[in-house]
Amino acid sequence: MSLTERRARLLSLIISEYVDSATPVGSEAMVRRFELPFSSATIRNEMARLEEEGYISHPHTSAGRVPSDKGYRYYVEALMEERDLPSQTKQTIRHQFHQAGREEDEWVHLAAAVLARAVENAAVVTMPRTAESRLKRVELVSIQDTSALLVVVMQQARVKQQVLIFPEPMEQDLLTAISNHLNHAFGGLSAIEISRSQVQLTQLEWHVANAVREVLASTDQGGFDEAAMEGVRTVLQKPEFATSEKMLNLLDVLERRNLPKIIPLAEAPGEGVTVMIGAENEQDAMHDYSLVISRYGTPGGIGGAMAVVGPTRMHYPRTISTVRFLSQLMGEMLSTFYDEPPAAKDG
Amino acid sequence: MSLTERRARLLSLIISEYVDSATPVGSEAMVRRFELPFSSATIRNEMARLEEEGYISHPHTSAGRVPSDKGYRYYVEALMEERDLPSQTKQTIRHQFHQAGREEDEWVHLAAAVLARAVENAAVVTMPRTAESRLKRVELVSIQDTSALLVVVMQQARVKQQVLIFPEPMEQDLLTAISNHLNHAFGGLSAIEISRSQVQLTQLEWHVANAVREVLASTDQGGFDEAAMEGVRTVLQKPEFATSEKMLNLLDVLERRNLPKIIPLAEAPGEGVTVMIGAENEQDAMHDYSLVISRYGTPGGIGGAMAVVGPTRMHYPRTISTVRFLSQLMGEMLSTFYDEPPAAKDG
DNA sequence: ATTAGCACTCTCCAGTCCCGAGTGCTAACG
DNA sequence: CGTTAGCACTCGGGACTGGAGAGTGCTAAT
Repeated sequence: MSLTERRARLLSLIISEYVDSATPVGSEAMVRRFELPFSSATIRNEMARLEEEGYISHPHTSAGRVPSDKGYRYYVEALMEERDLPSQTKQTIRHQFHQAGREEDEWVHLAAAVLARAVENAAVVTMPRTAESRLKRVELVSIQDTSALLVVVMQQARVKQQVLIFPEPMEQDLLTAISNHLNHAFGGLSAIEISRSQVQLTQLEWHVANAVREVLASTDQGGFDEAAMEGVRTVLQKPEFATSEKMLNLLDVLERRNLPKIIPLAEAPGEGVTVMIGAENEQDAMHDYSLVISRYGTPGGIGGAMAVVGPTRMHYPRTISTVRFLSQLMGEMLSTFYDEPPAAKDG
Repeated sequence: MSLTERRARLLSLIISEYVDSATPVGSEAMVRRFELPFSSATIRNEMARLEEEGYISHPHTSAGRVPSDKGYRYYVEALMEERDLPSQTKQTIRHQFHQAGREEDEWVHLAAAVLARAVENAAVVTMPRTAESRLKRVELVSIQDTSALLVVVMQQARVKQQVLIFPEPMEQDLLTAISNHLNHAFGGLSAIEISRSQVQLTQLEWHVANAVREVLASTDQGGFDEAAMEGVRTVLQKPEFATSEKMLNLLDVLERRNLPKIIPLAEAPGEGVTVMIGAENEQDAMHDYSLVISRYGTPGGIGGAMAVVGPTRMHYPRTISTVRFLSQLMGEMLSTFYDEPPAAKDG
């Protein structure tokens, strides 16, 4: 299934040409553009072979060639050279990060924005978290008579809050007592462990504990609601979205509630960057798009996922390098805050 | 500047027709559709007058008439009858709200979704807040050696958190002591008041206090970052966005960072619903769109803004009623949690 | 194996034509 | 006088046409 040297080289050229022209590339244009030591006829023969084997295709007789999913795949596996980002670029990105505030969702937004900008496609970055949320601390703050604010702090520094209504008026002292008791009883436990716990609770305490448990559980299964997305407008300006129909299609795909479906191996433990090209993704809706995904975070610990979404006609080497670098960088930053000192992988 | 009875009636019909057909309406079609007791020629005469006075216009000779901004304005002021929402609809909406969770941003998202769905346009709802954020309570939770999570609870039950780095390792006990002191010193104060305070602080306490102050300040000036937006896809499917250029235009306008500009009287104290039609909005970008805005919340206290954004060709009575009802409902819900019992305005 | 040559195909664009919907005017009518 | 019928006129949009340009696939010669 491997290609001859020359055909491989040709495929590579076709792809680079197509990636930045966005129009089918023909044999004649090819030799002119790259000053190939062959005539257009030879190229045509080679192209015919490449097409037979499924690496490129014809939109219709007599238009140039367009890379197929299989063509891109071969290119990504075997042909392209993934060179490091220019250190200039890296510096710029690092700089932006260090200027950012320290709120978690601020990072995540920033990461998405930086990524989207760098690769000129849409980028999604999820909030970091561990596999299972554990309670670190719970606080109750009185609001008025029968209502109080419940603040749940989880282990990886996630915080959630909600208003809680009680059947009777509650003094702050009582609220504090309840939270103290719960902190003592449930500190460090997960949602499941709390529900299995045998601790004796008053009616009121049970009311609060239940809310806490729900918060933990919803954090575990939620996830993509809290992802940041950027660059949608950028990607919509690409020529593949010239018709409003195509635009709506992409917008559909990027709807928040669809993300978990299209980004399947989101937080899979695997290291490194995964690329899914067109129909390789099982979701029909994604057949015209490619995904470049990576987990980020500390090994086995806290982390999230980042992904680039764009048309299959995408600058893969650049995209992959950028995702790799950025996920590493995010990992380092998380380490700084939550874990052992950074592993100093990259200079 | 007032219209004759007949012309007013005619304008009203033109608008309803245009609002649901989206195509310029002609004299002949008019008499057929509404079985008017006049001939098309008479209608043409009347239309000519309406056009002279600026209420409708011609895309080009020999297409039907289209309402102008002025036409819509007159319609909204004088012609349309704003009837109450069917109680069926109200019930449905109430129901959805009571099923929703109790997290604040969940409400806001829900409100935006319900609104967008009901009016078939894009809807924006901001998070509720008071004019000036005041500190209710601050908590510090140790994460590791030199880092801790700072949780700031503000008066109107807003919560923000961020990771704080200390120059030296910090035990939880020390953190608790610091937060206790700060709670005592700054509870109930605003950002400005904290910065003016003369309380003696240790170096470490000052570090934390400063972060708290920044959180309060950024909450006060932020705002639209935390708005929920829904229905963008719905509105993009309308015929006015048939070309991708128009779509990009709207997406531009709805970019998060643009919202404060286009929704100018966001949290103005005025009661009731405000309508801005096309060029009435000073922002050039909004000249093709209309806005229906309302404040929601408790009188003078906590509250936010909600807005519907769509093409000027919009079903104004329905939109206005829905915004009015929903802002009332949100107000009631806020009251339930933060204030005196609900004012029971609406059955 | 490579290439020149050539007939063929298909898209894209510009031009043309015509139809339909709608207008504005004029003259007639009750 | 307000209303109406009649009619010439005007556009926009869809259908059709005819190159021009880019590209292909095949064949025969090198």
